[in-house]
Amino acid sequence: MSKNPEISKELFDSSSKKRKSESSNNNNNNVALTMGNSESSSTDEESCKKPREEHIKAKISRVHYRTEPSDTTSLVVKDGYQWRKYGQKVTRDNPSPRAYFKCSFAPSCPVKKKVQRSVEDQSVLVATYEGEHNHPLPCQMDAASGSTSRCVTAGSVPCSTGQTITLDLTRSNNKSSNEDKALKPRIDTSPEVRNFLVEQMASSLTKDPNFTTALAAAISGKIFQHNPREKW
DNA sequence: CGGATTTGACCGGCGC
DNA sequence: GCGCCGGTCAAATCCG
Repeated sequence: MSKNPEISKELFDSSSKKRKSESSNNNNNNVALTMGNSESSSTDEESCKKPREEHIKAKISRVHYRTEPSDTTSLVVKDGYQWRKYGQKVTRDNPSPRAYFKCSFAPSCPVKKKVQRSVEDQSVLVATYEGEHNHPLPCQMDAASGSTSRCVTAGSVPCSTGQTITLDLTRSNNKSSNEDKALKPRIDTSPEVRNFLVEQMASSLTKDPNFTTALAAAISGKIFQHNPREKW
């Protein structure tokens, strides 16, 4: 722990770090870079393949998701994007396994996500996003293409650098005082996050329409008025 | 049957 | 130089 140099390594899934015998001859690095995102300004590592130093190249954001206490097995965080799990590992600093996800919606999307339960509170999932999505939210695209459904999971969590967002998925939110160490109770008020929160509520509402309807109304009202600024 | 998940092995950086 | 540890790969397995 405490070493975090890998972020800038290879944001373009696969093939950067081949296994053992896979070596063959395929174009080395830097060639593969071209296929990656052409935007995402900050994620160009072609010239900087340095071992470390530039820790923060890809945008990193941390999001705390509060989940059902009983739900202690799933490390899946529905944030609206399509993730594919590619690994799980138990680290020393936390007995809970850490799950590694890549964005599977767009092959060229460099975003990675790490999800691990909080040591303090097992009901809190800490998701660390590395990089930025270079594609729109699947839900939004879906809606744009004409079918306004299917977006049952959630909205989006913009990757803001070094920000920490706490989202309570069990009820609404605003229940703080439980995990107050580094979890800032701030809510991003950008449209995307608002959407996210609304979606989250909506999804939980499906289980308990009566209770949650009122709850959602109250919360959304709170969220929307909570917003002094729209971006950080 | 195809895609997603699981899981053990491997790789590479870092600290001692 | 060696060992530890986090991160990733890829074959096997599961599920829809």
